[in-house]
Amino acid sequence: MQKDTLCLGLLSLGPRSGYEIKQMFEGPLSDFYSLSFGTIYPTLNKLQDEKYVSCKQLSQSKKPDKKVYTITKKGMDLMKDNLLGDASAYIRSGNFGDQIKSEFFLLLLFAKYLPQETLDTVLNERVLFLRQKLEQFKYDGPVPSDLQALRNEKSVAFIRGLATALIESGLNYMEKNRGKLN
Amino acid sequence: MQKDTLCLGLLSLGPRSGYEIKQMFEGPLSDFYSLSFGTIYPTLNKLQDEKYVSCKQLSQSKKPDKKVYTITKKGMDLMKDNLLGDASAYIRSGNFGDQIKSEFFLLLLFAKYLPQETLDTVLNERVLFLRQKLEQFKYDGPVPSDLQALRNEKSVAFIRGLATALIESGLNYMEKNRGKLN
DNA sequence: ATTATATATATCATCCTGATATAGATACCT
DNA sequence: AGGTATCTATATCAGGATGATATATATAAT
Repeated sequence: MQKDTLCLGLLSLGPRSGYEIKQMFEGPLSDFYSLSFGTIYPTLNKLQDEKYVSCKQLSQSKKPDKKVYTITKKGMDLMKDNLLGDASAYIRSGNFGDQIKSEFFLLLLFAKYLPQETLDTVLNERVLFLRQKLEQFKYDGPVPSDLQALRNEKSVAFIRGLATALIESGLNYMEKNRGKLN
Repeated sequence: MQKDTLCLGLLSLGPRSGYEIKQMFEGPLSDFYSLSFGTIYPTLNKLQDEKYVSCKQLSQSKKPDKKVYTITKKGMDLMKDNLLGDASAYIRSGNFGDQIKSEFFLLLLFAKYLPQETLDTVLNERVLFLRQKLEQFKYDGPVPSDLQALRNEKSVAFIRGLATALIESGLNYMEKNRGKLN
């Protein structure tokens, strides 16, 4: 997905600074996508130049100033056009589409070159890690206000449910079949 | 995972040309990782310079010449060292680790901006696509000889089983819960 | 005869990431 | 009070990977 469309999409959920957009990528979006500061800030500047977003400088007590970007009508239109135009290209992407870089699976592929003891540790820690992820996806308590907007999206409920189902079946499989790696 | 380690790992399964390594990434590995020609060829040259692989020029009838690379003892040692040294770093990667770029999930996130009809089409095609993937992972018939080496790995059987389980639970979830996106 | 496709290697502009720089503000030690 | 660590916030840039393109041989199809 084009970085422009993505930033506009996140801004459609409410006005935000570049730093706050990054926080969304490091929080609930981290499992699906990420953009670096080196992409976010130049993108916001470009979007502002082309009037897809407007910008207000905001001075805060207790924190440095920030630039809060708000999506314009023109920006909403561009985002919707782009989503519609590229929708069919995204069907084959991600989770068993074409964009995964799973170093864990590569490690398993070469598992026979690891000492048995190391492999055991790796698999144990993977299980612990996935259990943590599962708790994160199931967590329903309070979140920082920046992230609440994401939480409120119907689509996010669907995605969290899907992620939960995937992790649970992955954990289940690993616990039952890890012996096959020896 | 370092491109060096990865290329050495694939060459540990048997001598191969750069083109054949790329074919592995476009075939059975495509769901977990990929490297481009622009990475593969320079990496092989560097590995050859440093004696981690040896190279034989092979002239073929019916096809252009190719350079077949064979991993050396020195190369096997480096690969094993790297795998062991970096193993713990790979635990948190991939499938709900930190390396997925799923444009499909982003599209779902912004589903409310799509016409209902487009969303329906997208979801239908996604289901078809995942069913195809499932058949690919389950397929047990003959494969090109290059790829047979991968097929024979115990770890690949484990990974294929895991992928199958994940896709099945994902399909199941999508078919039961797609109504939540409306 | 020409177009398309597969094999095979190589290079390069473009773009993104990860690191680093800068800076204001708070908090915690000693 | 001084030192250091951490968080917020923006910005830039070297380095590296991708995707495209170029080149070449051979087969198959039209």
